[in-house]
Amino acid sequence: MREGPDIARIASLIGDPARANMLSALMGGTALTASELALEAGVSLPTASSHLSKLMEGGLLTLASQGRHRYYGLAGPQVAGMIEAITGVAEAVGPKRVRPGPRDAAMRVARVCYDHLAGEQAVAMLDRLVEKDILLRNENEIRLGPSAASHFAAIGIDVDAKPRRPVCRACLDWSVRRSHLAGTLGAAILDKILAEKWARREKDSRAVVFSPPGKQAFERVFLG
Amino acid sequence: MREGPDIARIASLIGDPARANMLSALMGGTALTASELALEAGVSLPTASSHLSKLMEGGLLTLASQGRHRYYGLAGPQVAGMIEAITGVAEAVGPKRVRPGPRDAAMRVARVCYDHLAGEQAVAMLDRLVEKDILLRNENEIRLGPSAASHFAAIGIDVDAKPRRPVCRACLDWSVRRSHLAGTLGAAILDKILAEKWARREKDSRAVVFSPPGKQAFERVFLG
DNA sequence: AGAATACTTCGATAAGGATCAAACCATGCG
DNA sequence: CGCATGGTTTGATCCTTATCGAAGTATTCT
Repeated sequence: MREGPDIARIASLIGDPARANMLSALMGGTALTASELALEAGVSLPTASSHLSKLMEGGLLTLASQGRHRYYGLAGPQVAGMIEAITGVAEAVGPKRVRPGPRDAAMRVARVCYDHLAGEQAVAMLDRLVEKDILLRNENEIRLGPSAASHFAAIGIDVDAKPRRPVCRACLDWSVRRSHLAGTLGAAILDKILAEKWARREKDSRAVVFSPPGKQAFERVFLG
Repeated sequence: MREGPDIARIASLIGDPARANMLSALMGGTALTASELALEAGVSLPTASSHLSKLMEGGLLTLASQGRHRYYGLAGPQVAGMIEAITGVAEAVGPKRVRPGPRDAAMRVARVCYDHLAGEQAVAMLDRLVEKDILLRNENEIRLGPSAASHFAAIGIDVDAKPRRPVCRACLDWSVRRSHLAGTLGAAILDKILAEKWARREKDSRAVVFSPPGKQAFERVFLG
């Protein structure tokens, strides 16, 4: 019997439907209040509060108190990655989904994954960046290529800015079965996309919808 | 309320300690039988069987029937990756160890890990065998050295006997953070220790307690 | 200050599920 | 065949935990 890290404790935290819904909601990357999460999970406020304190105690969430609001967020990229991994398995083994509706289709094309872009667009982008040697990839390790700094500087992204988190990281996509770009660079690119208004976030969803000219601009800059 | 893939269902499968232990055991990559997994998880055979059928239904395991043996294994790399991800988070957020009690102390020194010896004694033994080139180690792969056959024959262990399971396997020890010897050779050595009455198994525990002369004999043969 | 909002704690209830003993299938061996 | 071994099923018990109403705390608004 191997009694290493207590994975049952972590898994059982996610194993409750209400808590799983909360965590999924937080995968959008923005912190949410207890009431918002109660609504997401479909439970009463006291119940939600109880769940949230358990998730906090389990180290899966961070809390930022602002006045009478308490904003809960995922504890970090590692937690987000774990939830993505579970989502992938659930997707793979789960019963055939109800016919994927239009909302689902949009999610597959592009969505927010914690703080960066995921979906077919994001996978295509990483492929192209590697193809052009702007990024160098070896398995799940991604490094900046020699031309990376100048390339991203040209579009207003400074890749040397934040040393705290890894700049590049591969994140497994559950819709396509391949990786997309996470890390501070991935986050910066998502910021850029939203700041330039190439795309907007769908209300109450992780889906990201590109406008026609926005899509052209995105493809010119990142897929060209 | 979100309705994506049912991550709560998957997570709750892993959220039970018995099932989590089984899955961790299967992370070694080799398929195991129901009885072996019952031992790993520390539950009775009926309980284990019930858990296994749940894991099967959840799509996390594959089953290969060979005669009256039923070998359970992880369903695939995606499942393994998910468990790795959860393990990583558990490791990161829960470094707080339980205070080791007296029963725990005996467990740390020597205990049964399914069919072979684990604990500090076992780790020391593997170290010494590798140091003397009786076993050759490369990461987690362990092979017999040139002198292995004669060395073990001298103490009444035939290393060529059973081809079904690997002869040597590295098994990660949770008390020490290093590997000990599993596989048929590990099992044969444990048999030897118990047959020679160098040690006895503690009642209702996996702890193995050496008698003073037994410990001397063990050290002479395996650590000398 | 008083009222309203955001959230947590308490207490009681109810439901789910983990557990094992005993009985039940299935396969291999002599 | 008879017997041992490996696994599953059944049934009953017990413990955990999710849930919400009601009451309590904290912060902002007027």
